[in-house]
Amino acid sequence: MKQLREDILQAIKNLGMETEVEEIPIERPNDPRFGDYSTNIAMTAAKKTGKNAPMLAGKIKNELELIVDKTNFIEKIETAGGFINFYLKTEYLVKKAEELNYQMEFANRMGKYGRGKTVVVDYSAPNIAKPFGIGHLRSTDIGQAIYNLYKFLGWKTIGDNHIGDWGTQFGKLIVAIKKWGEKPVEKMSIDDLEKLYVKFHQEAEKNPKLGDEGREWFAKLEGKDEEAREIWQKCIDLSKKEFDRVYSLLGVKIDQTLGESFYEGMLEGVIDELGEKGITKKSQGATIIEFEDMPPAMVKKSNGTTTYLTRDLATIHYRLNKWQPDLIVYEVGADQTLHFKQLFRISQKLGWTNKIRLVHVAHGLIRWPEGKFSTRKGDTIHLKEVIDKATEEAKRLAETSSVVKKLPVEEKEEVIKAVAIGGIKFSDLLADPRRDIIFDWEKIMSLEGDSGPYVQYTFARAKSVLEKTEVREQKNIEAPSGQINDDEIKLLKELAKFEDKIVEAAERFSPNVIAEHLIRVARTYNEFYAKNRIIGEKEEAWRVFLTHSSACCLETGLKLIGVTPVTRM
RNA sequence: GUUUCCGUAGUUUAAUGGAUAGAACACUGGCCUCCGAAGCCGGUGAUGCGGGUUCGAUUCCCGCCGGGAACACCA
Repeated sequence: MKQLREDILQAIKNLGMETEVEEIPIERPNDPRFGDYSTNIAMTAAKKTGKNAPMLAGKIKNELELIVDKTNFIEKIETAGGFINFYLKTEYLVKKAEELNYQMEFANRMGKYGRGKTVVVDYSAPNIAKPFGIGHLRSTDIGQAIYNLYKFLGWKTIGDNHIGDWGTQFGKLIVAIKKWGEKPVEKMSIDDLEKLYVKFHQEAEKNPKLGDEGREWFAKLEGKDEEAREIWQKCIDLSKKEFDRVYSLLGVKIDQTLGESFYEGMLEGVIDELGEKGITKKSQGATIIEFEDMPPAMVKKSNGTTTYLTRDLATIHYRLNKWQPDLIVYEVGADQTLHFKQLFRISQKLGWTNKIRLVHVAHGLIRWPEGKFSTRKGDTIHLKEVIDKATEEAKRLAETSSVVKKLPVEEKEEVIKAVAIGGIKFSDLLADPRRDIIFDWEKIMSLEGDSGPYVQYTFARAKSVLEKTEVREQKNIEAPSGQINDDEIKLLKELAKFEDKIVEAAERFSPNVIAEHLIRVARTYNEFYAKNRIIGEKEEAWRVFLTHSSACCLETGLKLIGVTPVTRM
């Protein structure tokens, strides 16, 4: 795609038209009749100059005929109206498939895309003293996939788990523990803490004074009150243990866990700098920032305590000094869109981030048909329940598989776990992250159709073929001298798209691009498999090669989005 | 009230200005003496409404309708 773009640009230059075009749009037509690549450059240029589009397309095509590599790359170029369509040579497609067969080399080549650049990915960020809900699952698996994608493309990547371990909520929790706690904090479970938090909000509705008490206790916490610190620390220890358990279950590992409290000592500095630069003002005893086009934001409350905005500002400052990133990605729910708009704007005003990019990947909420989950009201769904139910479903399906039945117990368990967790993650990653997800037990447990298990199954199937063949050499493969059939061509073309898809997924912060593509590859392989015998045929070496490429593509793709490939299921 | 996101088959969704709107689930008809049927092949079925911009709109703009979310002392 990169090469083609350069060629087109060259052709445009040769025609002396470079002033008439800004960028070279290249797309992959859905209909194979329109080629493997297509550009509408002639139409956009024609529009600007008032020329005739089909004629212009013809001229550009003639220029391109002289430039493009017709021995290894392009089979033919055609024009259709104003479109210029490119058809790839089979040899080129075979070469692309062959690259996939050598995963290390493939990874090395892909690793050149982002060389020298650094990204911080802020994701997961569960709250202390609350169970890990499915809302955080979304941030965790999308964030992890974005992290993986950038790492794969050669960026220096820092994953930071910005856990919610500071703020007025702890003041409230401390009040609740002191008032209604029935045992010492260290003996409590996360569920006990959640119940207390819920009770606090129920009581606070009847008795508004409780809110003030909570805020006072947070002021004490920020003021290093010993009792407050002790209770707080115990809650943290308790929660971190729980998070470790969840992450290991999910197969997630986040580089850094610098919670909000980590920035405690840097908050005054931020507030001072804001004041010095004349960005803040006082209002009703609080320190706020006003905007022309947004509601005001608060960095210091009237009782002198800080807000999460203050801490997020300090976080940016810290990350800039520590890692000099080119990009900071926040994988956080869409309900915080305003907060991030304000945060990014303030950071600009401070002159911190004028040269780097800050992105809020705002995923839609997982919610009930009637509205969002609320921890305060206690109607969240815990990750544990979801995993347990999906595991039951995976177990049920495993019972129907003659392959899994024969496995030793331990491996069987592994497979069931991989399928259950893979199913949950995949269904989460398959849709555009922006969309809300209406929570539905049926759906989250569904392991059929466009799903992780479908891809896992196809991978296992391909692996099983590879185990049975004697063919080993996968290099310098040539397509059979006779005819390659349609199923094979279709599969080659899907495989050849993989590289572009990885780049696109990273650029758009949309792991669903990968998930989508894996479904297509799996489907195309299954179609090929159903109609073409592999082992024992005269095309065995060639078809084993295709099988091997497909398996490698699926394996790499699954790993990128954090789903475990299994060889038997 | 202000701001913002989202409306595509019965349901979950793809198409980031292109060519005949692509899948999956559900419903339905077929395919295992043959490399794994968690599979494959076929059928029914969709762009909320009204304007505009454009050679071309699911996509961009305006208005309406429907749903979600945010809007200073939670994060």
